[in-house]
This record gives sequence, structure tokens and C-alpha cells, in this order.
Amino acid sequence: MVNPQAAGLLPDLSQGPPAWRVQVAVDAPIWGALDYAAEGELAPGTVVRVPLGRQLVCGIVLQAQPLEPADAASLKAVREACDALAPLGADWVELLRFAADYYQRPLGELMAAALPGWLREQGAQAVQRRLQAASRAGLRYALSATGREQLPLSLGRRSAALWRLAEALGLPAPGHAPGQALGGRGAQGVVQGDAHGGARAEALPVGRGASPPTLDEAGARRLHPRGATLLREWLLKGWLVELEAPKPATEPSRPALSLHAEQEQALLALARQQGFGAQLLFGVTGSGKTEVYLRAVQRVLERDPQAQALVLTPEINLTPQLLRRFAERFPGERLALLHSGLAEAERFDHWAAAHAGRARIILGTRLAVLASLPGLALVVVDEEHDPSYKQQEGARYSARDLAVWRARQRGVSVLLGSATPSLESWHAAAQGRYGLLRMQQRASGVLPRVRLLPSHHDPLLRAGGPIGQVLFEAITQRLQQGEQSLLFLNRRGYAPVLCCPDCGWKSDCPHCDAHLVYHRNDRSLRCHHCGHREAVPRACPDCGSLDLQPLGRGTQRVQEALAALFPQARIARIDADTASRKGQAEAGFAQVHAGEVDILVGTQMVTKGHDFQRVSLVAALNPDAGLFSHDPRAPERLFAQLVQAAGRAGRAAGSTLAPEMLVQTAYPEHPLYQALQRDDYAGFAERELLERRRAGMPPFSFQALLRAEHAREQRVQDFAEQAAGLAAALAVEGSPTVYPPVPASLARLAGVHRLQLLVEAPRRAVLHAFLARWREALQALRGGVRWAIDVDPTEF
DNA sequence: AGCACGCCGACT
DNA sequence: GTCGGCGTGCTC
Repeated sequence: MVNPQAAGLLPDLSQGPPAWRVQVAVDAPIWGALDYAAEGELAPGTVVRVPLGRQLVCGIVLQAQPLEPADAASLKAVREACDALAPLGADWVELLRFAADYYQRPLGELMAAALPGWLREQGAQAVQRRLQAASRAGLRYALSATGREQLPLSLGRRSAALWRLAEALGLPAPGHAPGQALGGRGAQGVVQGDAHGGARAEALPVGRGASPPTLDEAGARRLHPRGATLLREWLLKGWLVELEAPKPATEPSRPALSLHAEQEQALLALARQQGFGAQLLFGVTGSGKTEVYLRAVQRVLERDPQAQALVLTPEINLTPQLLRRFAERFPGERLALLHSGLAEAERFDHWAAAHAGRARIILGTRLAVLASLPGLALVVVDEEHDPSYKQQEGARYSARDLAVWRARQRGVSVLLGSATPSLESWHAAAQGRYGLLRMQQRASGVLPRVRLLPSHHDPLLRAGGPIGQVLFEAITQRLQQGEQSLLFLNRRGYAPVLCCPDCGWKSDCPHCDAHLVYHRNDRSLRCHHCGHREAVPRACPDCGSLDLQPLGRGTQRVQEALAALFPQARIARIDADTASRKGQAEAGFAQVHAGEVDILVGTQMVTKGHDFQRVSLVAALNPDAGLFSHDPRAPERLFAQLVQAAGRAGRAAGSTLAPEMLVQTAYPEHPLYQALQRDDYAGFAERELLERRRAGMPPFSFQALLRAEHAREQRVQDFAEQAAGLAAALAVEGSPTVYPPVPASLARLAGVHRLQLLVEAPRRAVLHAFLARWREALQALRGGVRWAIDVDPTEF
């Protein structure tokens, strides 16, 4: 075979670029990778920018191979490679590939979810600049020997702030310095201090002790508006030297409290773990789970300077508490924070710190599970049962499940903590796949007593009030003792629906299969699903009756009723309406903490995250809806919510009244409530699992849901039928069961009709093999219907 | 995702 | 006669 190039038939491309074919996963919903030409051999994992259509998009190099010159013409060239960023690791790429495959989504979409938006949108130079700025900001500077001589002379008569800057760097004030800037420190000779190196420390006005005074860019900026820029200028002139960022002190800042026996045991079990292992930390509220997390993290960080720990927390719990405890415990460590609340560029900084290994503790919400973590040595999933770990749009991944996968990939431990574990995890522990670490004793506070209050014959409730006799008395007691009560129900607004007693008209959303909720403060009717909003009609739109009645009760109405029942009490409300702006909820909580509130009314929001010192009563006003939902997971969510709510009472150290959790219910005999009352999660879980086994539901089977939607109902129906047909055509012996299409829980949402098909298989591999083929077949269907496969769905 | 292309309804 | 709606297909 003749080499055409050697034979001179083709121009020799070995001199000129490009000579490599690189496979790139691009930031677009494209299933495969695209091939580009590149001049150099780009390492797998390199972040690149490539032309796609008429735009320029971010991509990740999957592999590179020599380019056949004949193919060069058919390929576009990689526009730029982001050299400033170390290539993403093979294990990270493997994670994305796995997730894309498992959740039946394009690789590019997973990539887009994993990389900070800022990185995807910026060019290589911007990334480089930002990385340099970030690493410099973390650097400390000290005066060099030349700086000692030059700086004071050149400063001349510049601003006092500039002098403070120099002073902060350990520059003794020279004789001709502006006096007032010196803050009364005596002038000392610069040269003198410099000439006698040994005496330097004594000669310097600041930074007593052995090490020379230093300053970082943040500090410089505080002292002078142009501080950071000046530092860089001085650095260039050789007046400053860069010091390494201070080496992290892994030592706990303050001696941690001593552990109780269950904590010791849990940590011992973790320490014994060799290689991969999942441990379910089953600990009641207040049992000190966080302390176990802290110690576990401390241990892996101490053993290996490269080690990183990933700590996942539900959306709602990324409140200051956890962050503060980690920051306090690891004062020298750089924490990376990853959650959607961060500004894009900021999130990039944290992400890059994790990627570079500079940050060894990564705290974040579900999206953090996709971060690049080259030294990952421990994963913690706090409140592992929390539904917010499941992404509900796009790539619908479960951060908890991916966390376990990553731990397995790295051969390290994953610690799943909860007072009410997910049935999946509980079952895994029962099977011995996960270790079970129990912490049933409270390190602080008392477990609140749970009382079930039957609503049937209660005179106050029958009279239409929001609270019954017993709850009324319990609140009265708290008021008398100066203690606080926390009441919650899952409906915001004034009343869930407005209706006409004459003709039966109800306030329905024009775009959704849902009622419009009556909001009394601004006299509006609002849809809580699509955001539709209209004024409350004067008269019934159907029959003209002027007697429109609010039906049912929301938080606003409860607040109003309580104000009438307890005129002397200070009542606050926290829900999505009062907390519309960021920080408003926190302000409300602060009022409660400050003792400015006697009764707090709210939605589920108030049951999460906050430990109140003076709350000795928590009440669920009407939680029964969770008992009879079409959603099979509703009971476990309800149980978790109630346990969580109960945890809000009884942390009070100084309360005189025994902490109580009251549940108003029409079904006090219901096993869920009975288990709650006995504080018997295990019993509840056993029952639920038995039910699941009987019904052949997860964790005894594996599910996926095909969700389809279109503005025209007929279109979705046609699509669903075709989808069912394709599934039947694919069916072989042992294929999953594909149930007929059913309307989604909100069959019409924002003007869109929604149907879903449930797929169920006894084994994961069976489900998976089917989904891959089904998905491909579905992609060939036309009709403009939007659809997606939800693997391991949690909402129905 | 964006973007272009193409094929049918109400308008300067 | 066109402007523009969406449905369809493609991006190396």
C-alpha cells in the first residue's frame, strides 16, 4: 500500500495544523460526540470551545487520534483549548457517561449540568484571567528585601490609605511619612530593619512573632480601593514576594465536644471500612449526626493531604448552620460551596477550587454531586431521604444515588444520614448492602411527646375553626408561660378555592387542572402551579350570585383565625408568599429566635432547618392528605415531614412545658400516625416495605416513567399510544411491564396536556436494556410532542 | 438548545 | 402578492 502523502499525492500536513481528530462532547442536546480537528493532541477531559452550527459552544474532549489527512476537510477545527484548566479526570468523564446512560439523556446535557454556566460561556482567556485572580486572591504577599528599600521612597506623599497598605505589609514608617497615617506608631528606620535580618521582627510595627507580616488581596482592598492592583504592581516591580497560601490546618479549631457511645460506634464502623462502603446513619433529630460527619471528614483529610470530602445537603438545609459548623471546625481549610444560589462566576471559583484540589471540603446541594473532585475520599449525604436530591427536570438524576455510585467508583465510604431514611436505603441496610449505624439517643433536648388529636367530635373544629380544643389549650399554656408555638399546614393563601354556594361554580385555573387559590390580602385568585393571577370576581361568573364563599383553609386564613382566638398573641406567618424575596424568611425566623413572636404559622418551610430555643409546641393542622395520595411515596414523605417538624420542638433548653407535637387528624388510628406516636420509624418502614413488596413496587422492582406533553390533547394521546405500541413491539420474554398511558397528576398544566406511561421491571438490567431501545425508537416519532424518560421516578 | 428551511393562513 | 406561524431536521 502506497502512502499517498509520501508519494506526494497530497500536500504534507505534518508541518501545518491540524493533525488530530478529537471526539468532543458538546454543550447541546446531542446524543453522540462530535468530531473536530485539532492542531495538538488534546488530552481527554480538556475543556474546549468548538463551532457548532453558527455558534461557538463549550465541549469536553473525550479522545484524540491522529487525523487522516483525507478527513481534514470534513471537520471543523477546535477553536480553543482551555489550558488554564487542568483536564477533567477520566473518572469524572466516566461519571457523566454513566449518568447520561443511566438517565437516558444526552451526554452534553449532563455536561452542561455539571459544569458551571460561567465556564461554558466564557472563552479560554477569561477563564485563565479568573483563575489567576482567584489564586492570587488566596495568596499572601510579603515585602521583599528590595521592597523594604524602595517602597517607602517611592510612596512619596500618596494617600494615607496607601501607607496603611504598606504598613500592613510590615513596612515600618519612614521618617518622611505622613504622620497621621501611622496611627501613632513610632517611626523606625527601614534600612535598619532590613539590614539586620535577625532583628527584623522586632523592627516591624505589625506582625509581631517570627513570621513576617503578610497581606492578601482581599485585605489590601479593604485598606485601599486599588489595593489588589497595587499589590500586583508592586509584585511586578519586585517589591513583594508571593507566599504560598497558608497551609490548611486540619486541626479542629476548638476542641470538639466529647462523643457519646453511639457516635463513637458509628465512627469506629466507618474507620473500619476498607474501600467502598455505604453506611446508613440512622439517627434521630438531635442525636449528633453532624458531629459524626465532621469527624469522618476530619479523619479522611488528616490521612491524606490530597483527600477531598463531598458533603451533600438538601436545598433547604444549605442554610448557615451546617456551613458554619464546617467552617468553624476546619478554619484552615478552603470550603467550596456549590449550589444554585451562587452567582455564576462565583460558582465557577468554587467549582475550580474543587477541581484543582485546593478546596478539600465541598459542601453543596444535588448539583455538587457532579463536580470534579480529583481527590474524593468521602461522601456524606445529609438527610438522604430528602426529595430534593432528585432533579425534577432535564437530566432527572438522583444525587443520592450518584453519590453512592461515585463512592463505589473511588472505592471510598459514603455516609447516608437521616432520621427517616428512604425506604430504598432502609431496605439496602436490611439486606446488608449498606451498613446500619444507629443513633437513637438524643445528645441534647428531649424527644417531644406526640399526641394525636381526633378531629371528629371536636367542637371548635366543627364550628369551622382551624384548631381544636386541645390545641387551643396547648397554645394558651404556651402563651401563659411565654413559650412559642409552631403551627403548620400545607396550603398557602387564604382558601384553596372560592366557590358559589348557589350554582356550584369553583375558581378554576384557565390553564391547569387546578383550583385558583384565594389570596385575601390583595384580593386575587392565583394558580400555584402556573402562576396565573386574576382579581377576585365581584359576583359568580356563572350565576351572578354575590355570595361567593372561600372553601377550606390556607395559612393566611389560619393566621386570621388565630388572631381572633388569641388577640393578645404576636402571630407571624412564614410561607412562600411572605418569603417572596430572598432573606425575608430569614428575617421572619430571626424574629422568632428573638422571642418577638408567640405563634408562628407556616407551610412546610417552617419545619426545616431551624432550631428554635423557645418552641415547646409544634402542631400539624391537617396533614391527612398525605395518607391517601395517588403518589405511592406520599406516606413516607409525610412521615419524614412530621418527624422533622417534631424535631423543631424539644430543642428548647429553657422551656418549662414538656415539648409536644400535636397532630390534628380524622384518622388517629392510622398506622402511620400510630408509628409516629411510638417514635417507631422502623415499624413504619417495615409496613411500607411489606406493602411495596406486595404491590411489586420499588425497592422490589425498578421503574421508569415516560412523561409526554403537548398543548393539544390529541397529540399527546397519539404519541402515548404509539409509545405503547413501540414498547409492545420491543417486548421479548422477560421484558418490563409497560402500563397503559394515564394522565399525569396535573393532567393539564399551564395549558399543556400531560400523560405518562409507567415501566416496571424486576431487575435493573432488564429495565435499562429496554429503556435504551425504547428511547431510540421514541426518538424516531414525529408530532412535536415533548417527552422525557424519568428513571427511578419519585413523583407521579 | 439554537437555527434554518419549508410549507400553509391573514394581512400591509 | 408577502409576513410569520410551527413542525422538522441538523449541528462534526
